[in-house]
Amino acid sequence: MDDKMMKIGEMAQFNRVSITTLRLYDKVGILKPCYTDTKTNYRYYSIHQKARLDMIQYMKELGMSLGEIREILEKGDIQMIESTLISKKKQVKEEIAQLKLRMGAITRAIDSVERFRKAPDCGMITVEYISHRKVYVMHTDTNFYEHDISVYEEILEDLKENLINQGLPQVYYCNAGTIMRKEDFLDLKMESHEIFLFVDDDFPAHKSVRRIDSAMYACIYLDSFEGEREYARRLLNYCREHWYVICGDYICEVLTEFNVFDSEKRSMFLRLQVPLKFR
Amino acid sequence: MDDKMMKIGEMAQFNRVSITTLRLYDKVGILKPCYTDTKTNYRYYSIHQKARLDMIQYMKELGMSLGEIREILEKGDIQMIESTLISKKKQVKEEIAQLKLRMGAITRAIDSVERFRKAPDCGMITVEYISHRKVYVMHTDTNFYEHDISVYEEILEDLKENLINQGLPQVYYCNAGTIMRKEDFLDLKMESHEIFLFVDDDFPAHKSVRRIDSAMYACIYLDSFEGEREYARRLLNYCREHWYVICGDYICEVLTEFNVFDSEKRSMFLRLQVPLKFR
DNA sequence: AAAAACCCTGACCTTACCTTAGAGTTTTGG
DNA sequence: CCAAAACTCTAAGGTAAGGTCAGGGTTTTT
Repeated sequence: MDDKMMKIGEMAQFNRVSITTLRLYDKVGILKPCYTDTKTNYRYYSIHQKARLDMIQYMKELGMSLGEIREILEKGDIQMIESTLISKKKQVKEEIAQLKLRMGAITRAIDSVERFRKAPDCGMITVEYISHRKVYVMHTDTNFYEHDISVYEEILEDLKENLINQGLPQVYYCNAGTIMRKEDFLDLKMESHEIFLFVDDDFPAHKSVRRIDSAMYACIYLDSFEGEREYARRLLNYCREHWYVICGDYICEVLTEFNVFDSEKRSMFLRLQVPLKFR
Repeated sequence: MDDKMMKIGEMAQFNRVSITTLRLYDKVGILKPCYTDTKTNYRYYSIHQKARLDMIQYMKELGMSLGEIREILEKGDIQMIESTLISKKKQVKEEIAQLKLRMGAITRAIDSVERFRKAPDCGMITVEYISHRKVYVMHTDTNFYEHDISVYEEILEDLKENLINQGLPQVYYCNAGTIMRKEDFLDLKMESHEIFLFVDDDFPAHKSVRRIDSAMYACIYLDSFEGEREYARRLLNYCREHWYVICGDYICEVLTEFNVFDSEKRSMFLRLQVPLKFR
């Protein structure tokens, strides 16, 4: 026999793994050196063992844990290898889908930060085109304007839980808002029972998912919920002064929320908006 | 002030995280409870802190580590958030690409296992169509047939290192083979200086990358390098008996290699092949 | 006032290794 | 042949983001 034995260092170099790794594989029993000196405990590997190490590395590439690898190697059952591979494939597919979702979320986060950086001054009024959006809406018995922010938080939390419980995709995009009916806005009654989360355009259809159509909106920007009533008043006045026709519900949209600071309050950036009709 | 304090359990439930997690966040300093009883060490959270926790969870969704999150929260710098996000995006993109590679590898592994299960008997001769393949070839001065398998292993290892050093994509698909020139095969000279690895169809162009054209091949199957010479002889005889015209180089292809068993040798499955021309 | 529910700290567990320390072994050079 | 260099061993402790458990204190409920 050509028993060309290698010491652990050679074996490691030969296979481009670390010595530590080989020792670990020995310990967990997936690659025992073909001979171990009982006196010195030195490990000696045969060149033939490279094959097994290759297989281990290959299986690791496939995303298996050492435990899974051990099981397969012990059983030496081809059936099992195949079924393991098939379930791995499914798993990887899911991971890819997850990462793609994350990717989208990051992209939106970047947009969001950019928007924050370029945010107009508080109180600024604009008339702008906003393209269509999809929202997941929840109705509540409480009127948000009768309570403080903590109630809003709680309900928003309910909403998210709601989504999760229904097995709907997690919404990473945490932008949200509330809706007030047009009639109430016209009277400045400040009454809202609807809260929503923006969802992706490809979000599955659902009774709570609604499309907000694109339109020209009259908007006013502000940076805290506190002054909402006052700003809503200004927005309404502005529309009246310009003889704009309000053609839909009022939306209070949370554009960005950054809680990077140690302050106790959220640093928010809001856009109050009503759709307009120009005949 | 509405200092509606929550104990850790409430806070955890409210935000759907575990108590342990909140304690961890306290320890690493990304979310300190707004009040801690100095006697009992009980942690009390304010509802306003939910905002910060939201942000933390959001950043985690984006794939940031707690360390990264802490940095951002400490600096509170929007610029930095943005650049972090941008680099995250790149990272996620790479991860997705990696996973896709892995996915392909798994698919091929499944095919490979299936092929192994359905492998014909050793010695079986077929004439079959094999569609085009892409290979990364390396030339060596040594003739594989003058040495034993360990030399082949070593050179294969060199080849892989070669690939990595050149910054080419890692080849997970570990199927490989050797090439013998047609003339040598016709004389059964058993001389091969070229070893190759199969690569993906979309592998970047490179001077060492060669396309093996599709063709009808005369093939013989076997399960060890040992008998290669003998099997090659049989293949040649077969072609002669049938008056087949050999129109290209001889390939010894390693179809599958399973080292699931504790034996010292590789359990291989090979296909020797020569392309034929039917006018 | 007792029981139930809750909270604390500290320690150890997970994966797939890496690092370091201190001691022993083999190889190399002179 | 002997010293130095290079190598190897074990054992312990670290990583990230928590989970789990034990033993003991605190709050809330009954």
